[in-house]
Amino acid sequence: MLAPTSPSIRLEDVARAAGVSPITVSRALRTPDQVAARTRARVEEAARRLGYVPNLLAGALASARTRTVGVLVPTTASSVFAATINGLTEVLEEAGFAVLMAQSGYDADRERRVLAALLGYRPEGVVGIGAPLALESTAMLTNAARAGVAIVETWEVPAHPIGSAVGFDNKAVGQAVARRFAAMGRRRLVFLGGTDPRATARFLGFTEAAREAGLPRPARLIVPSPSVMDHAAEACRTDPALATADAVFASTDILAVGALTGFRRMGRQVPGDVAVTGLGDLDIARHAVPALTTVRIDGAAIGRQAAALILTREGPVRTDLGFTIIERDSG
Amino acid sequence: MLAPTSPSIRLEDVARAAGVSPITVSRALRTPDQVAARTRARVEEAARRLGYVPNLLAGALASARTRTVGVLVPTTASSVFAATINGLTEVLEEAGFAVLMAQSGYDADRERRVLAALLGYRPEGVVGIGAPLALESTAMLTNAARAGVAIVETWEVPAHPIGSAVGFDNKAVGQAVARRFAAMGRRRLVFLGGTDPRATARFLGFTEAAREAGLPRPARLIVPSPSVMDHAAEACRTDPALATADAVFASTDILAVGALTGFRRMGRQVPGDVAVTGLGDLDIARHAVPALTTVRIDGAAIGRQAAALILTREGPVRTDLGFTIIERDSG
DNA sequence: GCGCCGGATGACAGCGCTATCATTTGCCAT
DNA sequence: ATGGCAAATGATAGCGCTGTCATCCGGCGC
Repeated sequence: MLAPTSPSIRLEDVARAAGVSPITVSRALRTPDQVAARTRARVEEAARRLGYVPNLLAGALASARTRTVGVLVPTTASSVFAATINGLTEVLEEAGFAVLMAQSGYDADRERRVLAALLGYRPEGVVGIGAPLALESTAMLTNAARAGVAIVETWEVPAHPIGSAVGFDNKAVGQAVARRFAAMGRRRLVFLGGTDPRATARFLGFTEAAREAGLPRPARLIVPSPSVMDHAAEACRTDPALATADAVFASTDILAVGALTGFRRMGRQVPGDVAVTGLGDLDIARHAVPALTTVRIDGAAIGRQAAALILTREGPVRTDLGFTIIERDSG
Repeated sequence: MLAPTSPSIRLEDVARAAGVSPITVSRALRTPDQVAARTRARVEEAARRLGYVPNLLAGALASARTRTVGVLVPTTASSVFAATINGLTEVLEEAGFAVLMAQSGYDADRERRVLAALLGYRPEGVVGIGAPLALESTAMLTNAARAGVAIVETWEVPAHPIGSAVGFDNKAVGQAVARRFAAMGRRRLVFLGGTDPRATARFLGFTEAAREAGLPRPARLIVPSPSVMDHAAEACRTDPALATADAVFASTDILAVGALTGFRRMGRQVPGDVAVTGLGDLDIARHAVPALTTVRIDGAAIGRQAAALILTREGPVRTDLGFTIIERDSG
């Protein structure tokens, strides 16, 4: 059953009610300084009384300013990027921008589809987590950049960013963790993570530092999704590499906590038998048992800076926000 | 430095390139069946070659169909609503709808602001978590509903929903948990949560069942944010009620895990000294130590159903999806 | 052979707003 | 008194697309 609908109130309706022309209403609402105080009051009164909600679509079309920013994340289900999204939203909302969220689900095809839709809304900027997965996505973003859309890649600083980039050196993260494991006397290292470019860069650094320290080549374990704890727990049960590992670097705190559970079930002591290090320094890292050693990334700062880059429309800027290893009880 | 920008490709550009009229391009792209195969191929070729991305704003304005749905959540930072958002997004994306996300941060004023912006984009539907906080928000949504916007409230079924509602009985949840505590022989119950209406309803049920079981009136502990673990951990350290409680019902699994940490630090045994029950059955519930007893809510189902209600535009429908208590080790 | 029909394409107007330029008004200096 | 100028308001056109109605054309039945 469809309720009887009434068309929404337009600028013109408010204008008629206030006894002024439509353009005066527009000005009274957007640039109050340009309208005499008495007129402004009349307009505001009429707008409130009628429950006028400006049609931002029409405004955007007419002014070529959508006040919209697209965000392309692998997933919102994971808390890993939550801080980034929050930081971003906070700054953009303050500036009167709306956020259009699109999820790729770590899938290149889906990424292409949602990105195309996203760009159709003519956002003034697009913020992505990392570089796009598909070549075609890169092409779309490059085109968009040429048309004046500010592009910001985050969580890594790609070799050839499309626009700006705010992130950290994923390879250096891998190296730092491997070196620390080596210094602790661990030898059988395992890397647990997804297949996205950032995880791959971490693995590269991890392997490199292990080799330099004279350790055997670390194993790389791939989980279907880096934001599902159970995948990591399951891997501990079934994977031979994990059964004999004495140090595990998980690509996210989520996987690390899953590994903690897996090892507990298998009767392996953390950190006695095996050290576990995560990435992100999420809440759960502090609250895990044992408390999780992790690579802290300032996700909120990444988000805020990405937002700032879009608002100021500064030309291509590359920022490395760095990382810190937080040592806790898990090794 | 601003790169030189070129205006984006329009329908007309594609039309010229393909040697047809603009309207034919529109049809070839939206309703391919209405265009001859040869013409369609030419148009598609031209569109691809030029990298045409339809301006959805203009299309929406002309057709009065925005293919957009607004989602108003307290926060995206918490994993509590992540499953709901995912389920929702999944279904909507499939149908070619985009999602506009707005966060209220559990704040009535902010809710009003972001909701006004949201409605400015003329979404075809608005999905909220729970009833709106501010009276003015309710008014805006009621107006929107009259203008044909499908409204769905989730995570509770308010007494007087604006449109449809998909959720569960929060009061019944509180009752069930309290009864279970009573049956276990616990007497000093504590409720830990936020001040949102859903938490309040749970507390009401919790108190009621406790009274019926002849238990002393449960204490209600308010945390600044129900999605920050540390708040709960901190409360365990500082609050006298928690120091003597023998059963705690936390409003979210996140708070419950925080409480677990807090009690561990205070040397209180769970579940020996104090039982802890959460809500949500998030991943962390299974992976907490001890594994968390919790009220399972099918968040994804809520999201999917909300999406379906918007797509089908079925009139006001109220659905109670129920809940299940999952018994684990924490009491 | 003629009219008719449906498939394919096009012309035109308008969605609700804002950019731009034009006009009006009030007020001050001269 | 009068020109001139800034502040306040208005008229007009157009953003890029789609709904609607009009037109065109080839093929079919009788």
